[in-house]
Amino acid sequence: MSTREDLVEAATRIYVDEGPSALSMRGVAKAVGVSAPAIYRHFESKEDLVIAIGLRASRMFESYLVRALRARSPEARLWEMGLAYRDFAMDHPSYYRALFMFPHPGFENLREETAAEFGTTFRLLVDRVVENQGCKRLRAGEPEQVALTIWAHVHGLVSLFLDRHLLTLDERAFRAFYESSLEVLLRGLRD
Amino acid sequence: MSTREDLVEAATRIYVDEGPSALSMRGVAKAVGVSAPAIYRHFESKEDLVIAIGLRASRMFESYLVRALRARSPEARLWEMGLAYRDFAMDHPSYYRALFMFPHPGFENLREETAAEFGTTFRLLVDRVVENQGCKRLRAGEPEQVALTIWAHVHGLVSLFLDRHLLTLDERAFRAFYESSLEVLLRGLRD
DNA sequence: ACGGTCGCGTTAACGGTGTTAACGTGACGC
DNA sequence: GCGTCACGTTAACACCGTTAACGCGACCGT
Repeated sequence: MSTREDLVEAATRIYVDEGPSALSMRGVAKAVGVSAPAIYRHFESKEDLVIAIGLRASRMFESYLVRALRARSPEARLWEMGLAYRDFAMDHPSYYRALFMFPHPGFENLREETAAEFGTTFRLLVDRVVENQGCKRLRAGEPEQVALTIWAHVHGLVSLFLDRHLLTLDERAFRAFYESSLEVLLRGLRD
Repeated sequence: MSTREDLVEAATRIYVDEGPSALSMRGVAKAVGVSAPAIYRHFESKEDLVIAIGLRASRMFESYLVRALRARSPEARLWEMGLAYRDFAMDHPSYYRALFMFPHPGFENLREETAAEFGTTFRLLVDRVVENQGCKRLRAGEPEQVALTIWAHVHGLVSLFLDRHLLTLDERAFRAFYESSLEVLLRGLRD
């Protein structure tokens, strides 16, 4: 195992287990058994290290979404992808935050670095929109914009929940609410 | 002007103009012409100071939403409230972040402190849902859950835009997209 | 009028942060 | 054998939020 891999491993563990604010260069260094400045032989900055965590998160995210492709009908694949989005966010909230909720002020480049990775993953949703438009389960219209509407909706649901804005709903109730809310949106997109 | 007010004033200016990561106790103190520890005579902690900023944001937010009440029909009031939400977020992105996007790791109490303020504001939306259900412009169902669905949708749209996830849309295009996207959701909620 | 209290400010300091400079050291190629 | 270079080290810088200890001036009760 290279030191670089060890660093990403340790940083990811701290980030996920103890939260973004617990991630320090000295802490990561100590976990690997090395001095803090040694990290700068492998990463330009702390932001660069966090980007490496983001790439892990991005791969995990994609692995959730691709599972939805196993469903039989276009309609079922779109629906399952919606559920997979929710499940990723609830199974790996720290990863979800890293990807979509801008946890660190001063880390403005993080998103741009993972943008390429995310582009291919977003295509998964666009394709689902296209195939549902093809069989008339979804109204016609720019597929990218329809996909953005769906993304915004599920992101809104999930991020409000993760930020504890939906305190009236426990985890189980939120899962059900998410489904009914997504159903409402899809009804608006049909016809 | 009391020192306390000066501190909130200066802190707000820095927070809004230079971003959350530029907000430091020493910086605020210097802007007011006082030493950093003096702040602790007026605020328990930095988080406490940020809460004061959040309360300003909350009042500004409410002032946007109440404007929608001037519209004539229930349907128009709901629609205008949706637009007001967007306009607040785009006119005052730093305030929006402070209220709804959790900008600071380690500031978990911020939300709970502004929760009371927000409860009354959220009621504005719930009431719009109720009156639209009353005249059959919105399908029946738990008004709070319907309101949460709408909130999640507009929050998703706005937060993706503010986090630069919608780079294909400039400001003007986003405003239009927001409206068509909200229209889709409301269609799903009708009947 | 006077002593005590208390609000409000000061400076010095602690332990933490990301990061850089200067140095060392061991492996590897000419 | 010698230079180069990747990869570590320690010391240090400038910043951070926060606390301790102190000072001072206004107000209040006797």
